[in-house]
Amino acid sequence: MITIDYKSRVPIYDQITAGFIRLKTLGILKPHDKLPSVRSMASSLGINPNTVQKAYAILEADGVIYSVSGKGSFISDDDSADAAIKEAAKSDFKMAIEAAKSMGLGLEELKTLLENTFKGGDKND
Amino acid sequence: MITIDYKSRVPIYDQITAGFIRLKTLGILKPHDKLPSVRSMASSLGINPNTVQKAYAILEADGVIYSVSGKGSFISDDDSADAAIKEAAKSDFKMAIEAAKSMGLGLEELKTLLENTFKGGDKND
Amino acid sequence: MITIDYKSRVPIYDQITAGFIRLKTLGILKPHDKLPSVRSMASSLGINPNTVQKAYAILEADGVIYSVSGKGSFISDDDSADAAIKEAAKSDFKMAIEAAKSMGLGLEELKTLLENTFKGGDKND
Amino acid sequence: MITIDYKSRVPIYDQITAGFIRLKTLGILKPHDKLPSVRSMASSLGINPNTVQKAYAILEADGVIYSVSGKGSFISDDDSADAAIKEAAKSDFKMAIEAAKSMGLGLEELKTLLENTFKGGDKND
DNA sequence: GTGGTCTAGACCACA
DNA sequence: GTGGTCTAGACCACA
Repeated sequence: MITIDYKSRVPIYDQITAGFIRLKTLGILKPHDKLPSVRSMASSLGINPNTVQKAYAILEADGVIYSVSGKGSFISDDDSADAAIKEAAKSDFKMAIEAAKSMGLGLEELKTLLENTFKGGDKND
Repeated sequence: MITIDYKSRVPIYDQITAGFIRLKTLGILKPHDKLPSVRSMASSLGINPNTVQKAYAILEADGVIYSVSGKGSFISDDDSADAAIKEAAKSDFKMAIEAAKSMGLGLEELKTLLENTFKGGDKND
Repeated sequence: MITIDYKSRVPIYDQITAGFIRLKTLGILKPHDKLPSVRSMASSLGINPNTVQKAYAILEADGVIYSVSGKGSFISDDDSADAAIKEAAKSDFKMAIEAAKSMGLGLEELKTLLENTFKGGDKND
Repeated sequence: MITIDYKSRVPIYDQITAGFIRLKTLGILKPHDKLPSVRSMASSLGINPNTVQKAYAILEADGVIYSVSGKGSFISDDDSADAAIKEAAKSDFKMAIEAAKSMGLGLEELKTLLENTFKGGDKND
């Protein structure tokens, strides 16, 4: 469901939050779907429960999930959270454009890159 | 010439290296132009000289500048460095596309964003 | 009669006790009225019977209800319990005032809020 | 500066965040004022640095402070964060009014309580 | 079993 | 020195 790159400089808890946000925005996880428990998630990923706990706490603070003590964590149906996330993604994309532009890349070049990358599944590490 | 966002999570030395790379790729700084000394750069930015030193060391390792003992640091005329930098910028842009896609943004939406952002806003946040 | 917010951080048994106390202080439930059985309450709310049991035990310890073995639970006519509950409500209200004050809200602003909220909205979030 | 009630059911990190928010909204701490370091705060309160770290992380996520790695944490000048906090305080106050009302307390009684509590410094534990 | 809080302590990047 | 991340593990309330 979610894969972690343990060598990455991106914190594990960020990779987890990004993973669930992605699964939710893509519609793979729907409102009120249950997430794995903190403990099972931790053991299946081979990491410390505290790290998963931190990721879940962030997701809850951001309104992406809600937690019911003693029951588990669930995908929230808060649309405003989704909207905020999409806005953040747009903002990141814009900053990437500005950065590329300031490095001397041209509009046509970026357009081609955009289409090829979006259609093909070029993976970057 | 180079502005630093002290509150940003991006390390200051990264902001400095990115700044010089940008000035070079845009042609504002040309080969053999002299960079400010470590000390003057540090005092004008109000930061630790060690931080500027680290940025210059990275730029030199990447072939963007070269140092002459007792004289200072200068913009290099190494084209391969420029090419490598553009490739890195492309790679960053691709990753931003993948991220935006996985957050549910569509190709047309991204195209519009690309054109508007490239033409319009010179604002950096 | 009593509604539960399953997403709330307030424990379910607290929501149940608060609900019955409210119904009693408002006079909707009168002394010697019968409460639903633990099992029917649990099944109609879709929660664990242990949770209802805990709520009833707290209400009984506080003198709000009394239990008759084999017969069920009933609203008590103990006035001292009511008085204690009102005192607790007052204390909570005072703490809310202190908190609001320490966050920089002024007396006039709070007065207006008090009047509007008391008269107007019956909405619970 | 900030006092902790170790016996309280309110998490220590919440007491810390509330303390700094209070000091900021009251104007005692001003934008760009430096907070104690995580370590010094922890040792002076006699608690684990992780707990302070958690409080600071929450304050930063809420825009109340900003952290500069290697330098320290500082009061933010983000007005929107302040506005959000005041709104939250208002919302809490409203809920307290609704609760008091549903427990049978009258408007005049609450008004008197409000004035007395606001003026006097009646402390409740 | 499930999430939430906290301690103890290690290691890292950054300034 | 300063904040940030992570592990290991304990204890608690709740269901």
